[in-house]
Amino acid sequence: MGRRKVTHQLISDNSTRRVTFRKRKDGLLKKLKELTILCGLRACAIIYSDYKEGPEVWPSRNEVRVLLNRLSELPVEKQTKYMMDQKDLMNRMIQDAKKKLEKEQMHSRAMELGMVASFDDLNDADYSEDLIKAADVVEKRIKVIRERIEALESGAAVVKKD
Amino acid sequence: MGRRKVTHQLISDNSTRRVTFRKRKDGLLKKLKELTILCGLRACAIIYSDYKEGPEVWPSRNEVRVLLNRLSELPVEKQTKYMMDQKDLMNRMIQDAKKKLEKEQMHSRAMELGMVASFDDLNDADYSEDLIKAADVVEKRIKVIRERIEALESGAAVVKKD
DNA sequence: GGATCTATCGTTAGGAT
DNA sequence: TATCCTAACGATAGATC
Repeated sequence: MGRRKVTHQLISDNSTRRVTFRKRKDGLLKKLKELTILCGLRACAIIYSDYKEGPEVWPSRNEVRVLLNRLSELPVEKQTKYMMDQKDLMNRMIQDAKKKLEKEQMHSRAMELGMVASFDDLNDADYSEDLIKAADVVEKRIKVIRERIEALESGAAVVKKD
Repeated sequence: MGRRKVTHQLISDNSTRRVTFRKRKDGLLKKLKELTILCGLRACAIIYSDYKEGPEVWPSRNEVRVLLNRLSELPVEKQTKYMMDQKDLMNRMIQDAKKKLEKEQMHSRAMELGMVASFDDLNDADYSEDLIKAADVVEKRIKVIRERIEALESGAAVVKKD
């Protein structure tokens, strides 16, 4: 590092920070690549900067996807457990949804939460904690679906009665 | 690095590889941390090794979650587009679900697909492609929910008729 | 297997262009 | 702003405990 001994705080100068970003990012990804080669393993990195619209993903978006899917290959025991929990939850959520059914402006809200849920689910080998949060989100999502089905059924019923 | 000039191929010796893994992994994560501090950005890494059951996540599982959620903060245009697409899809899916409703062994199957969907959704700024795949998965998921609601409603109807 | 210690090599800050 | 250069500085292979 040339002259100074930098580290441990944000680089204030904009252009310097930009240059350092590129240099270090490149060095970092190079090292990550070496790690995967030397040790025969898979890894990925996601870096958000203000210099690009989206995040920089290494080695590729697809590899990130594969690695995250790999979680489902891991502890078969936990996977099964998760499946069961999810099943049980679904039963409970549907019943709760029937009880608490509210017709509000839940559509867009729940839609938003639905997206969050999709992202939240991933990459969690420790399901117990997040399952609870996810349950809440999914529950809201179910409500929306429930409403729409009811609406459609009401319409269908009217037609049928005719 | 010490004596030799290593890199560019898998380390054959097991214990050496293990040691190198720890050393380099630590160095790598240290550098990633420095990058985030120096450049004031957020990043994460996921490393799969045979030395641990699950992947090693930096800086934390929660941060990974947050970073992935950040995708929804990115191009507002795309986000809106995505929301609309999702809304339209939901309408279409519900109607399709009503038409094609099949009472088979879809429960566990769709449950499984539901998980896959959660993992697939994430980290894709380019929604167009994955939205199609997601649509199919969600559609199947909806079917399951639809079935359960019907089942519950049938039960309720019987009680009511009584 | 993990922790320490160094000699060495790789990375990179700052400057020049 | 992108490259190239080069002097430090940091990371680390191998040895030792």
